[in-house]
Amino acid sequence: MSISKKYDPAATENKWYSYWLSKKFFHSEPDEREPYTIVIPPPNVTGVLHMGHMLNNTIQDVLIRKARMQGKNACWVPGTDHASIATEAKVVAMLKEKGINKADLTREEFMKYAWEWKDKYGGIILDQLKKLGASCDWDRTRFTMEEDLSNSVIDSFIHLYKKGWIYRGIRMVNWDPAGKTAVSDEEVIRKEVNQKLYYIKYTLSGTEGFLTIATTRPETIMADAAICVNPNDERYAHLKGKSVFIPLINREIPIIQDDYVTMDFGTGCLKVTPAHHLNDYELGVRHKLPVIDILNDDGTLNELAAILVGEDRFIARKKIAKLLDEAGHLEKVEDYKSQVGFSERTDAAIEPKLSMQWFCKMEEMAKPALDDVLNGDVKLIPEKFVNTYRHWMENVRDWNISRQLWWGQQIPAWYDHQGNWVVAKTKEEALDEFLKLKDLDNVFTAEEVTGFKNQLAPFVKQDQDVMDTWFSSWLWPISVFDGIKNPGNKDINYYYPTNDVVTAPEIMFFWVARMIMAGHEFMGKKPFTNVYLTGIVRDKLGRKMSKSLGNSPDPIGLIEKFGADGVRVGMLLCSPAGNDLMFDESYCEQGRNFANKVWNAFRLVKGWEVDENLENPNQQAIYWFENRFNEALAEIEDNFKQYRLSEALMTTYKLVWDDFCAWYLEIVKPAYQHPIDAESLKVTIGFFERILKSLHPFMPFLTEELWHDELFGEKGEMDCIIVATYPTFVAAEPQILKEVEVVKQVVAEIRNVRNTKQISPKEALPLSIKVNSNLDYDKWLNIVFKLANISEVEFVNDKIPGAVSFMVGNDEFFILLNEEIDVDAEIERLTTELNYLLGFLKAVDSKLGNERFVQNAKPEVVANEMNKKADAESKIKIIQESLKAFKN
RNA sequence: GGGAGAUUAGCUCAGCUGGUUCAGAGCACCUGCCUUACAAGCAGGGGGUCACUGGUUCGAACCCAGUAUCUCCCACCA
Repeated sequence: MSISKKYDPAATENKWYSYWLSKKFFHSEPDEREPYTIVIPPPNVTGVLHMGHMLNNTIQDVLIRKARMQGKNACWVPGTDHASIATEAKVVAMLKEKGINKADLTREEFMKYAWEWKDKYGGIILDQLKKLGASCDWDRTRFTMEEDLSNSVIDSFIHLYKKGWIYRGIRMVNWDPAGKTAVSDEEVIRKEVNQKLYYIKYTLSGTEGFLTIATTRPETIMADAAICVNPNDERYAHLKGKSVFIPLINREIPIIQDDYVTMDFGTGCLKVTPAHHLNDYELGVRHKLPVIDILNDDGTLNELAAILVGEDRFIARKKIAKLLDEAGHLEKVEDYKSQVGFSERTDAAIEPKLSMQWFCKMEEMAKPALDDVLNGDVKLIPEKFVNTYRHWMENVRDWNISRQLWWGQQIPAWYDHQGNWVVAKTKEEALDEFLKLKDLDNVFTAEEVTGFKNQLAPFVKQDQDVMDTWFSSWLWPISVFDGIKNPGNKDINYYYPTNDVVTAPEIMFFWVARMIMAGHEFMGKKPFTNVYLTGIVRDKLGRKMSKSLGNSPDPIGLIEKFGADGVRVGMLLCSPAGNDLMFDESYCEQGRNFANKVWNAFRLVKGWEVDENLENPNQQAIYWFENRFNEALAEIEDNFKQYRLSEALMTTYKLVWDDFCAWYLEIVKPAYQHPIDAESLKVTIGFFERILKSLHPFMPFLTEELWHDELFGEKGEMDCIIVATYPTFVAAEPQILKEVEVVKQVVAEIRNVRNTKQISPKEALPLSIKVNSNLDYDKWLNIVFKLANISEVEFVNDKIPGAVSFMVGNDEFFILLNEEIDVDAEIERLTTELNYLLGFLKAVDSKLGNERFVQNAKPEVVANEMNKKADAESKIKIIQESLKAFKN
């Protein structure tokens, strides 16, 4: 039978994924084991898998698989987020293509289309995750807008409203004129934009004079309510109490004073436009100015603008500038760079706009959420994010939770025709609330009350707005276990608080901080213990991956090219926690090569024939590798504890490639067409099995495939590596590890001699050893014979003249070649070495001669220096002798 | 404007309490090998003034101060 020289991922991945599914290995139910829970950051239903998801979910899957193998009841809950504005935008666009206008649809009709869209596309990303090997409990897949979760959202709204933490008010919000909705501060992306600063002359009333103001937004002059100057500005002191006329429309507005105005910016005069600028609004409130809103919801000018009605704000800007210029009111225009906010979802320039919105008070809820992180109950990894977190939590502002959209949970507030409103879950309950307002119960009979209700019913309408998407995602770790709807149920009691959440730092405030708040508010405890914040996936040049740059590789394409295991390894290799990672395909290539390496190690062992009569010549090597494995496992465990997955993988990688393949297998490997002894084979298979297990969290498919080979014994139906026991370890013996380091070095030196002298590896060489240390080389000779192709070994007491020599530690090694050696070159090499050692000794001596060093340094440090001194001295002696020998 | 972090080999990064596990890893590179597990490989090798300048210390990649460059977060000087 011949096995392919290359590992073929395509042939194994689907097979094992289906098998795992069919055996329900991903599924978790509460039991007596310790739970290990992760809730997935629910991807948007609009999304397709991108590199960020690949990273994120690889990490989660590694953590989950390891926990599962370590005997924990691992539960990874998947799901998706309805992503109200993003999805609604997609659906609107889709309808538009069909020639359907959202405005022509009823809410119900639109929702029907939206659900259809969700059903069609909403699951794509989860299916893609399966290709990566994600071992989510798919039976537990949730969706933030499914009935139970929506009910939880409504309930939490009512809960907070009753507590007085949700209120309604007219506020300046970030208005997205494209989405025609308010968006939260966090959804506004600020970008620096090249703008123009227009200097506009306003005519002073009663004189011929002008007052010049600088603005980037001339289209809003029709909404001006005042001109403001700094009270300390002497240039304008005489204008107190005067007024000016707005150009083009000739409306008279007062000149006011407020030290908000910066004297040295522009002309020191500020046009105050309360309806279209947050600071101006506040200024307006202080000075009791009227609010004149000249914009429609879609960003066009309305009747209050008086001119250019119906024109888009940006076109109006240019036209107004032109009109001003023609009227002689435009003094000059300067180039100007400033920050402009854009909607994260629609990329439209955000318009500050006054509107009636719902808000959630944050101050009280922020307190326990901040404490959790500060006292370490919730750990942010890496820690550097704690500062950022604290800063935000200490300055948290109320959360605008209403959105003027349809796709989402509708706000449970109800209005009657007389301007009354109540908060209630259903219309029925709302009617009751309305009647309570009227205080009728004591006077009227039940029937009469019902009569009133029926009369009122047609007039009662629910609030048209929906809630911010994050107002449902913040409940995610609770709501996926129905903890709001059904508090104290078996699942929530068992799985909550969850263990880890793995997400990008950009949504730390949107999501992580708010989940912690919700955890305390609705469950009375934190939602998770560790927050692993991954970096942003960038390209090789450090640019953020984006569709428009076209620099993002197609994840599924990568998987097809390098295999899921290769890609997983590739993602982890370049991703230290919290640092952005410069992704490059070559990392996946490295991952694929690694998979192939393991595959071929398997092919080697698989091909060995056993001879029961042979003795085991490999006891030393076996003992060494056992200890090396223990050492590596301890390191890996420590790396995992610190969430250094990248390093855990690299430790495993080196264990497998260097220690196992390059050294251990080469030592144990029988000569060509020779059999191996039974014991070595058995032990090697045992090592291999443990290696597969420690590799499994990183490379699930390859390891499962190999695990089922008969080499590793008969396996029952449920006997899979995914549920096998993760390798345990004991403390490693340092002595054996040190000895083997010496042996390895000897082998490397001999190989180096071959390389420099251009001697074929096939030509066996004689080795002489002058042992000056107390190392017992006898134990290791067969390894040296084998790996360095040595014909004979002789222990000598004197140097061998004319031989090539090298030193390992204090021991001297000689290889007598057929050719003459270059004496001058040898002398030069030895002299260089000697000079280095002399210099080194001098440094050590001067340290030890320094009284203050001897007094202040720790005793072990001093002792160490003494050792260095002795070591250097003996080496120097040996080299001097060698030199003497050459010169004779 | 405020805050946080970074700067170590060509690239991506480790480097914990200042001192022989202190200058490291992986990749890339160079040289030689198609040695029957693997050329997606094997063997060997060369790369660094630890951003710069001072300071503290017996001793600094590490602590302190300043400088430079970069990244991120927060903040609507129109």
